[in-house]
Amino acid sequence: MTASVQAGDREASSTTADAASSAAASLRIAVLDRDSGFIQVLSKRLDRLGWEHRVLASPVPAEAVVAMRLSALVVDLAVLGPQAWSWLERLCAALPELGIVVCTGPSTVAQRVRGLRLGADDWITKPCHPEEVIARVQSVVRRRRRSASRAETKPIVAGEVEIRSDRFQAFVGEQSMDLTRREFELIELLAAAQGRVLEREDIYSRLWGYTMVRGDRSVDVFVRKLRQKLEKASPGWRYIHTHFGIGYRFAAESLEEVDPNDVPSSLPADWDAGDQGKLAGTHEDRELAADAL
Amino acid sequence: MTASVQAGDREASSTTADAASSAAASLRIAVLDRDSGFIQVLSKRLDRLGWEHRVLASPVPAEAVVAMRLSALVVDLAVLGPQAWSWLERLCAALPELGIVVCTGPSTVAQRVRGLRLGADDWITKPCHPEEVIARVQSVVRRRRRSASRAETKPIVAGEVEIRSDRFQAFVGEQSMDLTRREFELIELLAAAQGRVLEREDIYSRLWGYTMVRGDRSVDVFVRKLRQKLEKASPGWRYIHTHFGIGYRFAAESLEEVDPNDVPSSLPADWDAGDQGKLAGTHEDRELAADAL
DNA sequence: GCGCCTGTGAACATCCTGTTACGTTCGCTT
DNA sequence: AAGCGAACGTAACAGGATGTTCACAGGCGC
Repeated sequence: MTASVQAGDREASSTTADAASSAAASLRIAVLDRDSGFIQVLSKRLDRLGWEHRVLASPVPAEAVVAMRLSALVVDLAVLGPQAWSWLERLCAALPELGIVVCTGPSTVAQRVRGLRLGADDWITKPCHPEEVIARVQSVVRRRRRSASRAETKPIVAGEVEIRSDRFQAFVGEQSMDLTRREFELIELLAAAQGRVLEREDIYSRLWGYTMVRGDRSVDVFVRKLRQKLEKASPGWRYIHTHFGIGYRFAAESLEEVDPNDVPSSLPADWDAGDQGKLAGTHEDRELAADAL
Repeated sequence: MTASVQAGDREASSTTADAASSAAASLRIAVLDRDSGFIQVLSKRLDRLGWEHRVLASPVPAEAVVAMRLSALVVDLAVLGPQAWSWLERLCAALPELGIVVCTGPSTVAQRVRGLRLGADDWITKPCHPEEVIARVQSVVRRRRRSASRAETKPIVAGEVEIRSDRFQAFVGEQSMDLTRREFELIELLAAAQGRVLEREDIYSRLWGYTMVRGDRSVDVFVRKLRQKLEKASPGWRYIHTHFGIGYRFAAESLEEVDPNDVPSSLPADWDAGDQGKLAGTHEDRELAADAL
């Protein structure tokens, strides 16, 4: 029963990828190879999956591939001969969107590194099981889509801070705040809920996936780390507001106080303060893809 | 009763406040699972509770679920197969109101995080005790209702005060009143019951969750704190009215009628002179219960 | 005028959050 | 395989904020 879920876990593969199954039509892939047996088996499998696919038996100009509007390409570098590298390079440069899975014979580590550096997304060594190819392609496409959607997402801006989901980072100007993964997830979560107060338990379960046990201070600690970095990167602003007994609220608030002059001693000191906040306008965006390794 | 009601009933809608109390009664939930044993036990239990429920054994299009008007859904992701994530995502997007409890076999942290981030409200790992499922569902529904009414409910406005549930705060203009959690809960409760008198015991049991022991003054103390902050934030208005021997009533009431200058002639019709004298004459205005209940 | 009931202010006991320190895990380098 | 350093999570402590309880004073209804 858990099988399915399990599968999804490895690379979180199942996720959005399956959007493919529903939107199967939109998944187009090509196989550039000459190994007839391999091609045949693979084709059959692709058919069953309902993926549009096309087999190329000879080197095609990188430019020609562009026109195919593919989601992914499976390629045996051997087919390309000595020009393989430059071909690959041009292709990757021309189609940063394209998922490329190299599936070729024995290779050295150096070769694989080179291929992946040039922009290939995955490297499978023949002989291999077609099913694995399918899985890798699926995973690659999924990863592509996800990062694509991440890239599309507009950054959230509040005060001097800009949260860019595509970089997993927050910036003040062009200066990265050097947030760690968790820190980023936290600020992203808080900021996405702009203005609303998020309760501790909520935050915890969203970030950690467990229901928080009473007494756990993880959230607090990370809030502190965040505040620390925010303070360093953008002094003069306060972003994370504590709501005692409830949780936290994210809202950029400038500290340019009206009049920080003396307070008459006759007045109780505890009467000002307050956490009314002005928010820099943003639009909300639901975050997904939390999977990790 | 005099003038009191006026300012208040404009926003009279309130309603949602009692949601919590009456709640438990009629719940509609669905269980998407195949584990017959689990389903059977759970169903029986649900029956006993008098919850409307429905069992789904096979994946149902997210869209179909929408039509069921459920309060909550218990789902084993395994049933959904590889499309579990996209399914979940679509469902959550389509029904932000729906409480979703994932109850599935062993999972990794990454999976849980992912599910919760996509919008699931809770995640239970099988095997588990049906009773726990019930409890979680209940808690989820409760939380849902609360936060739902928070997010969407328009802030309650009375006099100069604006009560924003999504911030757990009351404001006068943009100035936060800095209410503590309890203070906020109290003002929210009172305001939501616009115009009606709430008995002490009632207030107490709603805020504290258990019945008040005779002699407990907690409510009084909080009323006082509230009044204090209200007075500070919005002098010239009175909001909380004491009903001797019964409880309190919330209604914005301006104290300005004495001063004919800056009072527009367009005063609410139900202002009568009778109240004036009284207000002007006494420091504290006592109102008679009369209606109560 | 006489018992209750409520308003007040303050003392007290708790709970909650901010901070710091430290042990562990994980990834990467040597 | 061992060493190292960043990132995380847990534990502990201190200072505040908040909730409760008391005692007393002033009204309210009878």
